[in-house]
Amino acid sequence: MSHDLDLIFAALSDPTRRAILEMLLEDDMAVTDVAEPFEMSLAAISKHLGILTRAGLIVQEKRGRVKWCKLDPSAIRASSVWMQGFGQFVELDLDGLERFLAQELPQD
Amino acid sequence: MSHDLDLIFAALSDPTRRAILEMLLEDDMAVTDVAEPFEMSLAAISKHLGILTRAGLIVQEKRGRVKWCKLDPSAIRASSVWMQGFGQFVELDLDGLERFLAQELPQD
DNA sequence: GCTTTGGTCAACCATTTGGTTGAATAACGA
DNA sequence: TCGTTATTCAACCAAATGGTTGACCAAAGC
Repeated sequence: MSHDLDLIFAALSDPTRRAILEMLLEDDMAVTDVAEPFEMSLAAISKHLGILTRAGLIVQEKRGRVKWCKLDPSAIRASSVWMQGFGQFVELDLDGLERFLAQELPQD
Repeated sequence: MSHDLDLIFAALSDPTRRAILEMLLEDDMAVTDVAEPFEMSLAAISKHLGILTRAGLIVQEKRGRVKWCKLDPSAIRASSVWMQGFGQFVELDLDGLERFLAQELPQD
């Protein structure tokens, strides 16, 4: 129970940070590359990444002078689990979830 | 796509508001009753309920002088759908979800 | 009618948030 | 070694957040 829902949901409440997470869904990225599409300073993006890291949504690993960012499943899962507490609501979307998975994930 | 993830996740990031949602999971409640377990003014709770309402997480309906609060599934579902975009992570919990549903929901 | 009950509104306050800039640090490439 | 690239740090700022109090309004109850 080490995941702090306060931090996780607060991190997810910012559109820039959600966009970053979606970018990282495609591939791990360096901080500079994460910042590129945004019209905002590198320092601001660095702060956002710090918030995502503290929330446990991503991990950052420094190799050389480049700091790589990648998604960390566990926090997303923690918040997902909390939402499942609202089973009577989430269950209604199980079919949609299955459809989504079947459609989006290559069946390798 | 009328649901604003900014508002939803910001609303969920506060522990008082999450606690309120969990209370409402059991039953619809009047504002005063929602406030009762918290050590905080009624006005503060009223604000929290306003935030939850604006986020679409609850609906409030006034009957007489009593304002009833109840969960609104749609916003929870909207955020849940966003999380499903992280399918490669959420899928890992499908088994857990099924277990949860099987265990928590009476099979009527 | 009054008084109580249920709830919001307005003004205020301290803290946090999301951004800026400029300087600092660290590692590469020539 | 020197300049460049990658990233953070520190100080600052405006705006938003989460709480308070006291006044206010509307619906019951006596």
